[in-house]
This record gives sequence, C-alpha cells and structure tokens, in this order.
Amino acid sequence: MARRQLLKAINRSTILNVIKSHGPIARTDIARLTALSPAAVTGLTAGLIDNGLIYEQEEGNSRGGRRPILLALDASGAYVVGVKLDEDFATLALTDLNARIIEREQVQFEVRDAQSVAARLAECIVELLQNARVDQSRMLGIGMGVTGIVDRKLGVLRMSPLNSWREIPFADLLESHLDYPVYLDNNVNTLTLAEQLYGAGQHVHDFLVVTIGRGVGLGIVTGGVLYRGARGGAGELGHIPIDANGPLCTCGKRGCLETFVAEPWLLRRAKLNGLDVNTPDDLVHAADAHDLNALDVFSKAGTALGQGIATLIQLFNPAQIIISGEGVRALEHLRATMHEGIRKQCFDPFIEDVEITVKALNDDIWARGAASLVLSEVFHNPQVQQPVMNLSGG
Amino acid sequence: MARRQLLKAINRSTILNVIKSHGPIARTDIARLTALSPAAVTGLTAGLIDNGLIYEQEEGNSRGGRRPILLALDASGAYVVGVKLDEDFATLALTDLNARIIEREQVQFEVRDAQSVAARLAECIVELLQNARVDQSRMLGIGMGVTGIVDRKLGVLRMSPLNSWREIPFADLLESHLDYPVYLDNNVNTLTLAEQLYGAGQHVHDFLVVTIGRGVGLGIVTGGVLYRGARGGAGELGHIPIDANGPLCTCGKRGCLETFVAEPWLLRRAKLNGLDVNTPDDLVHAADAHDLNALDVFSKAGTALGQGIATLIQLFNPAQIIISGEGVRALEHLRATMHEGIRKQCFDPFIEDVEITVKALNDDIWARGAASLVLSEVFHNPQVQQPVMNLSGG
DNA sequence: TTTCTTAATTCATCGTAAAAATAAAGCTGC
DNA sequence: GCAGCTTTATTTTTACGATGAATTAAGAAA
Repeated sequence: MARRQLLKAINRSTILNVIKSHGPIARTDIARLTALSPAAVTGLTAGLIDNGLIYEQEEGNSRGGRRPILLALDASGAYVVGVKLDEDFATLALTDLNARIIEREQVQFEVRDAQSVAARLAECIVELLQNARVDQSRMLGIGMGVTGIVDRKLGVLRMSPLNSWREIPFADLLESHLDYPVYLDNNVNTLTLAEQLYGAGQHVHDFLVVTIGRGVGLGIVTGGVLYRGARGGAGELGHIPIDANGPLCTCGKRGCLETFVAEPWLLRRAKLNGLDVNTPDDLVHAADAHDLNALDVFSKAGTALGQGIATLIQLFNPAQIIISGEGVRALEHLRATMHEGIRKQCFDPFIEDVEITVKALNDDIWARGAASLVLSEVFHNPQVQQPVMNLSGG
Repeated sequence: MARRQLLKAINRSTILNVIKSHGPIARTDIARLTALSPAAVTGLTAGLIDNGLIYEQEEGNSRGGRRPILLALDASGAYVVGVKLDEDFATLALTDLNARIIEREQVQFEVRDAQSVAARLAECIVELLQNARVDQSRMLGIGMGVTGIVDRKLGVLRMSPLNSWREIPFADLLESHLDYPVYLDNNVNTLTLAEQLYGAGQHVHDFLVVTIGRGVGLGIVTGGVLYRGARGGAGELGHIPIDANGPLCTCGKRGCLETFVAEPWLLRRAKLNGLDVNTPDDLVHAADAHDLNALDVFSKAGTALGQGIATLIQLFNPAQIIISGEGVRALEHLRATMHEGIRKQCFDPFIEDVEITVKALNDDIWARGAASLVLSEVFHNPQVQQPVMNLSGG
C-alpha cells in the first residue's frame, strides 16, 4: 500500500473498529474516541456507508441539542464462510459481518486424501451459498480451521493428526475450485480470533484461549495481536512436557500434557482404572454419579491441567484466560485440583491479574471461529510495513 | 500525538531504524527499502540531521553515476545512563546512541531502604555525568533494570527479591533527585531490548532471551515487540513448575525451575552431593576436573533447563533463543542433557525453526541493557493509539 | 568530449486531516 | 411560542506532507 493512502486506511479501520465495539454510536462520539476531527469522521464514515459496511441506523436521544444519527455495522455488508475441518467430516457456516451464522451444513467424507477432500468441500461451499441466496458480490472469502501446525501465510498445513497429513497446500487446493480467497489457520487460532473480535477478548490486549477436547490447544494474543510464532506453530500447549516418565504420546514424545487431559487419554486412563466407558460422555456420567475411579481420572487431569495453566500464567502474566473446547463439560470435575495447582504454582499477584472464564463449545462455534479468520481481515488495522531486511541488488 | 503528525513520525522512525540497521546507507537506498519517495527521504533525513541523530558520513562508491552520500547514526546524538541495580551495589554505564559504553561506575550501598538507595544512586549519576563531560542537553534519561516484577508504565517495582522490596515507586524516587526521565523495567527485559536493538535479535521478529544466574529469567519478543504481560510480569521462567514434589523455592512454591538451575540452588545441591564448594566458580572448576558429583548436579540442571526450554519452544515456536546470564560459564556441563531434553520433548519442525545461541554476560552488559531501555524510545515506531475503551460521560 | 547512469534536490501538485464557519435540530426558560 | 443556547453534522478554508516530474550534480562508459 502506498504511503499516501496509509493514514486514511488506518483511520478508516480505527473508525470501523470503534463502530463495531461501541456502535450504534454518533459521529461526534467517534471523533472523541478516536481523537479525529468531526470533519474527518464525516468523510470517512461516508466512505464506509458507500461500501455498505455501516449504515445510519436511527436517531439517538438528544443531549441538549441536535439529535445524533447513530451509525452501526451493517451486518449484511459482508459474508464469509467458515469451515471446521475434521478427519472424516467438516462443519460449514455462512456468517455475516457480525459472525452470526446464517446457514450451516455438515459434510461427511468418504475420501481421505487432501485433493479429494478439497474438491468435496468446494462442492459443499457452492451448495451452501446457493441455499443462502446472499449477495455473492459481498462474499469475502473462506476461512478454514484445522487441527495441527499451519503456515498461514502460505496456506499450508505443515503437520496434522488429521489423516497424518504433512505439508499439504490446502488453501491452494481449495482455491483452485472456487473464486474466493481461502484463508487457512490452526483451529485454535481461529477460535481465538473469534474471541478477540466478538467474545470475551474484545477489550483485552493480552489473553490466552485454552481448548480442551480431543487435544489441548492454546491461542495467544499479545498486545492485541494474535501471535503465531516463527512459522505458525505457536501454542502447542498439549505437547509441553509434564512428566518426563509419562506415557508415550501420539506425537512420539513422553508425558505431554495431552496424555493427562485430552479425551482419548482420559478414556484410556479410565479403562486402566477398571471402568467400562467408551465415550467421554460415559466418563462424565460416571463422575457425575460419584464413581471414585472416574473422579480419580479427572482429579489427576485437573492437576496436570493446573500445572499447564500455571506455566502459562507464570510465562505470560495474562489478563484473561478463556478455557473452552468440548472438554469443558467435564471441567466441573477437574476444577478443584486445577485451581489448587494454579494456586500452588503461581505468584499471588499474577493470580490477581488474571481472570479465568470457561466457555462451552460446539462445531458451530468452531466454524464461526473459522469465519472470523476472514472477518479479522476486515477489521485489521493496517500497520506500517517494516522495511525489507536485505538490500536488493541494483 | 495529533493525527497529522503521525505519518511523518512513523516515516521518520522507519528511516532512522533503517539507518541504524543498514547504515551507512545512501538516501536512494533508504527510499528503496522504505518504499518512500526520494523527495520524502531528503526531507525527513534533513530533519534527522538537524536533530543531530544522523550525519552525512562520507561518499560511497559510484555505481555508475553520481557517488552516493552515505548517512549514518551520529553516536553522539544522544546519551543515556543505564543502571543495573543489585541488592548491595549498582553498576552504572553512560552510553551513546549505539549503546556503546563511554563511562562506567560501580557503587556500593551501605543502606537498604529504597529511599536512601535512590538518593545514593542519584549522587552517582550526577558524578558520572560530570566525569564524562558530554553535552548534557543530549542526555535522554536514565534506564534501570531490576530483578523482579516491574510495572513499567508506573515505574513501580511490584515485587522483588532485592531486599524483599514490594510496591516501590522507584522511578519516582529517582526522578525526584534528577532532571531526567527515569525508566524502570525488569532487568531481563532491558537485556532483551539490547539484543533486539543491537544484538542477535536485530532482524528477528519472534525471539526469546533466557538468562541463567542467581535466577532464571525470560525476555519475550513477539511480532517485533517486547511482550510484558498484563501488568509487566511476563517471563517468570524461573518459577514455572517442573516438579510438584520438588524442594520449596524462595518464592514459596514447590519445584520451580530455579531450584534446579539457579546458582544458589546448584551450590545447595552440590553440598548435598558431599561437595565442598562455596561459589559457583568452585562448582564449575570441580566439574571441569571431571568431579562426578559436580557433573551430576549440572547434568540434572541441564535436564530441568531442557524441559523448561522445550516448554518455551512448544508454546512460542520461536525463531531464536538467546541463552545468556552469568550462568552460561557452566553451560558446557549442562549442554548435553539440555539438548537431549529439547530433542526429546519438542516437535522436530520446531527444532528446525529455532536457532539457539549462547552469549556470555557481565555487569557492564546488564547496565548497557538498562541503557537500551531509554534508547528503545528513540527508535520506537509510533503506532496508532487504539481508541479509548469507555465513553467519557458528556 | 559526448552520452548515459545514478544520486540528490527543487518545485508544483494532490491527498488528507485540522480548524473555522455554517447549517440543522432540539432543548430551556421566560 | 419564541429567543437564545447547546449539540450534532456538514461545508469551506487552510496547512501539512508525500508524490512525481523536472533539475542539478557528479561520475562512468564510449
């Protein structure tokens, strides 16, 4: 982006973000919040109205003078598709600018290779758009969340437990079937973006999202920006070492946090305790019924999780931790030992600084998170590009 | 900052940073690297020359036409004082814009209360400035690094092992004696800033600095910005849980990483092994002489450190880890078990992504780091302020 | 020499935001 | 019910700052 347009783009984005988080809001208040002049706000909001991203909603109440004209996000100003990809199925959601789901769909895969999965997925997306009958020109793109390590810039799935995929250029595969840009990221990152844009992280600059389910994941927001690490792999909380002599994890390492907390491992440990359970729900029910063996499994999981979260608190000193994922239905049984672990292993001031909230989750919300990956582009504040690092010859 | 001046300030900072990291450099090359027009570069560099931050160094070699005039940082364009504060003494350094030490001093304290220490320190700073005879109008301020948890914005030492201080407004205390602004931060953070500005982190956007000495510290740079956490406490690597049944740490928790790796604990463990050692150097010498008991202490320390670093790699997927601190003199004896721990507990791609470097350290370098705290203000790229979060009532 | 190339500056122009003036609309008080 | 005040929004004027083109500077190639 040329330098000339940069300032305007920044201001435009700032205003859009203010309207998103404070709207409906009058132009004067926008000027106050952004420290821009009223004249600038008039001009920039006019552009946003032209683009259909905001609209003049209604007149507010007078505060002693002319009644303000309240500006609000036009939810139908943009649409995106979010995809949560699992091993043998995917959940799709069409959402509006507020990440509200307009149309959903599930698809079962009979195939397992990336090429075929992408082709099948593309069919479903076309179908989804036809069913919804939204203005196609307002479609911004496809966001996709996947378990594993993703190089987001390249749109490549570097390493995933799904079908043991390695180095799959999934964004390109999908784009070859569709006319929309495809954004790919780790599914915990997409969920974290959703929390940042629309959830508990809206007004927090430093927070973490911990997901518990078939695995254990971590989304990191530092200074208001999602942190992805050198090559997109940041946040492998499930595979930090907890017990060097622990069982061999699916990742090939020993004693990862996941081997204490993730659902497949909870089941395995329950069976070792002599319990006859086949699903995570079975295990939760057993614990609900005060089965001591089940409670023991959860108690130990809580201890391990507490140690993991304590590690996070000591390293990040976060303002907020959001615990989410399918596994939170069992959290009641983990809570005591988890909090004990945190209390015992964190500095008191850090415990005061952090607010821990729990949030249930389902496939829809995952897909909505994936949609947020695209929506985050709309609200993204363009920053100055850092200078190129090497002199290009001649 | 008013919006009008923002773009210019950003461009000015961008150019200054390019000159710092690529200088001496011709204006045309600056224009190429920054994507600014040659005319803009001429104007902005003229301002920087006026301010004395850069100067026209010499003419470079012609590349077929007029010889370029190379611009370089004017090291004497700004001076700062860096202070490394210890329990009973402090190390002071006056540095130029390149963080090169011009004058140094050490001061021993006979007092222990913060008020008196600040007063004594102020005397020394005045003395240091008199000795050095630098242009006082070019003094930017005092940077101070302290062990402990620091709220940098407030300049308050929240919690420190030094004299068991709690909630000390040290920046204010020192400012009351001096005419320069005082910046206070955790000493590992100041060191990390030095690495970012002048060291191995210059061209890396995501890196970590691990320090080993009397404690174990961590500096975190994410997206090119030093991350400090919600209230300045981020990076307590020394107090992440390693062994829930471990010894009681000075912090009151059990089995912190420090109890395996920090120097006082190495000595304690050596004595338990029957060794007669009084200083860390004694212990290193014993290990140098292949004493099995000493080697055992270091071997176990390496294992614990490996686990700690593995945790970091899994969570941050960093491009670089710099290991530093007084303790690196013993690193040779830790290295094998440390690397084994990393290898065994990290994903292979992450190990490929990260470069681990080791860097020795002394009090001078700590003080230079503290100076970088002030210097980082000079090179800081002003960003758009995020809008205020709450509407102020009419 | 002449001509071409690269470097740096000058000058006119244009985009953008600020400041000031104006218009619109409602409240308050007599 | 109307004058005068307040608040909101827009229009006009002004100033700043970056761009692009033209110009000057200085060396290399032929």
